[in-house]
Amino acid sequence: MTKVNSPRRITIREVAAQAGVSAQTVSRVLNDHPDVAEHTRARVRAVIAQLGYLPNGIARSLVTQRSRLLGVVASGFQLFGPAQLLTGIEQQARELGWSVILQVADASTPQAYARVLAELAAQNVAGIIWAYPELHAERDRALRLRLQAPPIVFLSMAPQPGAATLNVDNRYGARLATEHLIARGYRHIGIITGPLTLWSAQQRMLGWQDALRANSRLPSERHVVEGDWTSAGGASCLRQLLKRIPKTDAVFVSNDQMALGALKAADQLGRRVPDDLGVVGFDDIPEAAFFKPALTTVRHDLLELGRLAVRELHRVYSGTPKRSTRNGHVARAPAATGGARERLTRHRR
Amino acid sequence: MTKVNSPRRITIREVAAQAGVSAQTVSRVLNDHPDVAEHTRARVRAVIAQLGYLPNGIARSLVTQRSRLLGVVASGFQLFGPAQLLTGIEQQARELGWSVILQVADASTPQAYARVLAELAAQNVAGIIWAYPELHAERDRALRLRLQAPPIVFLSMAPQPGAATLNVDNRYGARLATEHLIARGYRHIGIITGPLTLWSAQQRMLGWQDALRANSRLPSERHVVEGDWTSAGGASCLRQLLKRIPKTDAVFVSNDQMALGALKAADQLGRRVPDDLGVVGFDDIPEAAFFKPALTTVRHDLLELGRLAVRELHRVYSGTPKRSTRNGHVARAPAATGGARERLTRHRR
DNA sequence: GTGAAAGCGCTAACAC
DNA sequence: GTGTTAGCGCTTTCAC
Repeated sequence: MTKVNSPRRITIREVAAQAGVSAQTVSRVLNDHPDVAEHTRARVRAVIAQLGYLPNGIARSLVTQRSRLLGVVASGFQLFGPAQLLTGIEQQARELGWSVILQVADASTPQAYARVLAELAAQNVAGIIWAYPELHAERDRALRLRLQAPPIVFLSMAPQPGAATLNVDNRYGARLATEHLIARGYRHIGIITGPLTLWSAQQRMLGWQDALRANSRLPSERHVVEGDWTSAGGASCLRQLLKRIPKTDAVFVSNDQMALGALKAADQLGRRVPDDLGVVGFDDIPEAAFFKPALTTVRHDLLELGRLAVRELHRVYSGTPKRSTRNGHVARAPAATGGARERLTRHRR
Repeated sequence: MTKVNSPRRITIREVAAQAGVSAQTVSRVLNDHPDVAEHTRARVRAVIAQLGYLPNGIARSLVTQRSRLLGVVASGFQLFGPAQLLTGIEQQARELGWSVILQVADASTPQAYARVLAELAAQNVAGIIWAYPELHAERDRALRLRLQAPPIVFLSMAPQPGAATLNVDNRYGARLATEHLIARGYRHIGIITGPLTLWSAQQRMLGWQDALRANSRLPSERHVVEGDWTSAGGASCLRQLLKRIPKTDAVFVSNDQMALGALKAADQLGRRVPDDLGVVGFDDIPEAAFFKPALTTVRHDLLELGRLAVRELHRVYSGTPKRSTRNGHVARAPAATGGARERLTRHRR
C-alpha cells in the first residue's frame, strides 16, 4: 500500500496570484478572449503549465448553464448495432469537444425512464440521444418532461411529429435483401424477425413484405418467426420455420448473429446453403464474410447515424441562447433516414 | 418544426418558497437528514413532486467536492472484451448510484493521455477505470499526475507496485487451451496472438509456452504469428503459419473472432477441423457455439472484472474524506486476478 | 427543528 | 486591457 497525498486542486485564483493578475484575466486567457495583452497572455499560460492547472468544468458549467456532456440512453452495448451507434456517437462528440455520459435503462418501466432522465438532467447534459428503442408510449411523456429536460434525439424509433427521430432505412434494406433472394430464384421465402416490439424489427418485416408483394407473392404470417437477435434464437427460429413450412427454400434473417445460428441449424438439418436454402442477413458485421458459407447481408451505416445524431444535437444546442435568456429549443421535424443508403453485400465464397 | 418553451429549471429556492420553509430545510429533506419534523418533510416532498423539481447535481458536486461520476478510458467498444468490460462497469456503477462517462483515447500519444485525464478531472469524476491497454510507459506519468487526478484502476495491464491493477488470468486460460490440444494428441501446436504491444496478448502467449514446456515441448518463435483480434487477421495469420510450418496440426488462437477467421482459412486450404487441424479460441463469445465446426474456447469473466473495478474505486472513494480535509487516497497493491477462474468450454458439434 | 450567512470555482457584467 | 462585484444552485457552519 502506498499513501499518496493529493492536495486540493489548483484553482483559478492561485493561478491569478502566481501570475500577478486577477482571476478574471486568467479566465479570459482560458476562454481565448481577445482583450488580453499578448505578454499577459503568455505569462498566464506559463503559470498554468507550470502549476498543471486544470479548469474545473463543474464550476464552469454551473455558471454558464452550458455543458459539453452528452447523455446516451440505451439498453446495452453488447449487440453489434448499439455498439456501432455508440462508437459513432463517441467519435463525433469527441470531435466537437463533447463527452459522453452513459445511461443503461434496466427495464422498460416508466420509473426507469424517469430515473434515467433525472440522472442526465442532474448532470446538466447538453442533449440526450435516446437509443433505447422500446417504450413507444413513454416517449410522449418524455416530450412533456422536456420542459425540464435538454433536447432529445431518438434513434431507431418510429418518427413522430414534434420529436427529432433518426433512422436508417430498415425497410428498404430488408426489401433489398429479399429481392436478392427472389432474383436468385427462390420460391418460398420466410423471415426471421427481431423482437417485434422494436420498430426497426417491424420495419424490416415490412421490407420483406414489400419485396414479396412487388413480385406478386403473398406474404403470410405463417412465414414469419420472431427472433431475439441472438444466434441461439436464430437457430431455433429456423428449425421452427422449416418444421412449420418444410417447402421453405429461403429465409431473410433480420440480423447477422441470428443468421449465423440459422446457418448452423440448416447444416444440422442437412440443408445445404445456398443450394437447398437461401439465407440473407442484415448488418454486415465484420465476421459475416467468415461464416461458412460466407453470408450475403445488407450493410447500413450505423456509425454515421450516431454521428448524425450528435451533430443534430450540437446544432440545436448551439442555437440555444445561454444563461438568463434561454427559453427553448426547436424540435425538428423528423429526419427520415440518416447518412448513406443501405446496400447489399455479397461476401465471396 | 415545433417551438418548445423550456423555462428555467426549478431551483431549491422555489421549492422552499412554495413550501414555506428555507432552502436549507429542503436540502435536509433531499439528503435525508434526520433533523426535520415529519410534517415538514412531508410538505416539502409534496412540493418537490408537484413542481417536478430535480436537484442540480452540478451545483451539488461543486459544493461537496464529491461526484457520482465514473470515468472509463478505452480504445473503443466494438470488440467483445471491451464491450463486456463496459457492460460490467456500467451495471455495477448503476447499482451503486454512479454514472459512467466515456473517454475513448484516439491515439497512444502522451498528449492524448493528458487530454483524457484533463477531461475527466474537469468533470470531477470520483474515479477512473483505465481500460486502454497500451501506453505502458505513460502509466507512470499518470501516477504522478494523480496528484491532480482521482483514484485510477488499471485493467488488463501489467501489475505494478503502487498502481491498482485488475486482470483476469490470461496466462492460465491460454495454458488450459493449449493443454486441451496436447491432451487431444496434437503434436505441432502454433499460436496466433493478439497485438503483442498488449500485456494481455503477451500473457496468453506465455500460457501457451507454459503448456508446451510442461509437456516437454520446445516453444519456438517460428510457431508464433501476431494477429490483430479481427477475423480477417486470424485468417491471414493461419495461412502464414501453415505456409511457414506445414506440419502444424493445431493452433491456439488468442480470441474467438480470429479463430473464426482461422476456421475459414483452414476450410479454404482443405484442412478439416478438428481432424487435420485442432483449433482452440479464447473469450467464449456467444457466437462461438455456432461456428462450423463449433469452437472450443476459454471463457473468462470480463463482466465481473468490470464490476470488481467499480467496487474497488467505490471502496477507495468512500474512504476519502470529503471537502476541506481531503488529503489523499490509498493506492492498493495490485489485486492479481479478478473474479472467477477461466475455464475451457467445449461447444458440441 | 429551523434559518441566515458564507462559499465551492468559475464567468458575466460593468467599471475604470 | 484589466480589475471588481455579483451570483450560478447547492451544502456547510453556526446561530437560535
